[in-house]
Amino acid sequence: MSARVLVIEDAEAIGAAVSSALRESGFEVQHRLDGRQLEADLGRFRPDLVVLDVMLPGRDGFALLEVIRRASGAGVVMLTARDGVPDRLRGLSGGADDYVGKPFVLAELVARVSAVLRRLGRTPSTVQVGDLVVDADAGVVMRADQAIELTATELRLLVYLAAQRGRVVSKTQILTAVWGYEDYDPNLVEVHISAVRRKLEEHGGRLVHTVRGLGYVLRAEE
Amino acid sequence: MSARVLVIEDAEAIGAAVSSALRESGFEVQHRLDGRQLEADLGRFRPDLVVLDVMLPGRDGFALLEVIRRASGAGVVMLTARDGVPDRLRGLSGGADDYVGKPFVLAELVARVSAVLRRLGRTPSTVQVGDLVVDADAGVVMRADQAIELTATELRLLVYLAAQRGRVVSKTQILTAVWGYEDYDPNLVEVHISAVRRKLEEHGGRLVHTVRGLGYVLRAEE
DNA sequence: CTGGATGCTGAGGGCGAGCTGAAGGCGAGT
DNA sequence: ACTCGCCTTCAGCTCGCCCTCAGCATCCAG
Repeated sequence: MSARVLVIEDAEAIGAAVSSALRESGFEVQHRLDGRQLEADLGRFRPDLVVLDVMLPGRDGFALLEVIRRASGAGVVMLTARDGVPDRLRGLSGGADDYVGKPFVLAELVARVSAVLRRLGRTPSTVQVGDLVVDADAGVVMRADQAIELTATELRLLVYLAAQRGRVVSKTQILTAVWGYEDYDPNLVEVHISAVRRKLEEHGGRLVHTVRGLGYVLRAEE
Repeated sequence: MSARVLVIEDAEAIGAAVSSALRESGFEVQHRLDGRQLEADLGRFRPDLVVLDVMLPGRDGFALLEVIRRASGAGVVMLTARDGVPDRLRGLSGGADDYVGKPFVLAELVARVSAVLRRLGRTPSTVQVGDLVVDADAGVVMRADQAIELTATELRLLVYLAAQRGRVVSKTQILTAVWGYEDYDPNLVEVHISAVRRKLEEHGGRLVHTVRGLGYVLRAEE
C-alpha cells in the first residue's frame, strides 16, 4: 500500500519539509543530500518514485535522471528553479514524469507525487470512506452515488483528510499540507472544514469529526 | 476499454516522454529500450499496438516489424528520422500502419496511435456524452442529431475532453495534450473553450463545465 | 456555577481566475 | 497579390472564492 519515495535535495530545510510532508501523506520516505549513493539507494531502498532537485552539488539532476531511468522503473518528479522554463523543457524532454517549480506549496508537490504514482499504477486513484468516494485524480467527490461540487481548496482539504483517514490530524498539519503555511491560523482551517461539512452532510451524516484540542478525523461513523 | 501500447525506443528521454503522454491519454503502456525481449513481450503483454523506433541497437526497427507482423495482430507506428524519406517508404512498404517523423509533437503521436487503434477496431471511434456524439476518426461532431462545424483546433480540444470525460483536466494538461506546449498560457485555452461552448450550446445546455481553480470537465448535466 | 479556551459559522471585502469581444498576423487557397 | 478564415494575443469586465472578523456555542477546569 505505502509507496517508497526517495528525496534528493541538498538544502536540508527543504528536504526535511518535503520528507515530512510526504510521510504525513502515508509514504515511506528516504532523504539524501546528494546523488552519490544513488545506485546503492535504488538497489537497496527500491523507491517507486524519486523527487529530484535540479541543482545539486556534484552530479546534477539531469545526470541522475538518466541513471534512474536506466537502473529502475521509478517515477521522477523534478524540482526546478522558479520560472525556469529552460529547466522545465529539459526536465520534460529529459523524461521526468512531472516537475514542480520552486518555491512550491508542499500540498502541490504531494499531489503531483501522488498523481505520478497513480499513473504508474502504484497507488489506487480513489479512496473510499463509508459511502464517500474521493477520486483525487479525476477531481470528483461522490457520496451515495451523488456528485458533490467542491471548490479547489475544499477538494485539497478533503483529499488530504482522505489520505489520512482514520488518523487524527492537527490544524497545523492541515495548514502545512494544504496551504503550505507556517503560521498558525486555526480559524482558516475551521472555516473550510465547515464548508466541506456543509456540502458532505447534505447527503448523509457526519464524516469529518472534531477531536477537541487535537484536530480532525475523517471516519465513517457507527 | 484501455488499449495496451508497447513502446520500443532506445533514447530514454524520448521513450519516457512518449510513454507518459500515452498514459495520460488512457493507454496502458510498457516501455523497452530495445527489441531483445520482443517475442516475450508480445506473448505476455499482448499489446494492441507497438510504437517502434527505426534506429535501434541490435535488431533494427524493420526486423522487429516483421517479427511483430508474424507473431501478433498488433498495429505498428514507426518513429523515423526527420524527413527520412527512404525510411518512410521502407516503413510503409514494410507494413507499418503509420509513421511519425522525429522530432514530433507528442500530441501528434498520440493522435496517430489513437487513429491506428481505431482503424484496427481496438477502440471505439465515437464517444457519447449526453446528446453529444464525437467521432474522432471521422472528425464529426453531432448534437441532438445536428452536425456541428468545428475548426481543427476546436475539434482536437473537444476530442481530448471527450476522451477524458467525467474527469477534471487542467489547462496545463489541455495545453500539452492539444497544443504540445509546455509554457502556461491559460487564456489560449479559455478562448478556445469559449468558442467550443458557443457552438455546442446552440443546440442545448452546458456540457463543458468550469471547475474554478482546477480546470474543465465534459459532463452531461442534470 | 462561572469564566476562559476552543470551535463554529454567517457576513463582507478584496482579489484573481475566468470569459469574451476585438484586432492583428499568418498561411492556404484562388 | 489578394482574400478569407483561423489562431493567437490583448484588455476590460464580471463574478466566485478565499480570507478576515466578529459574535455565538460548546466544553472543561476550578
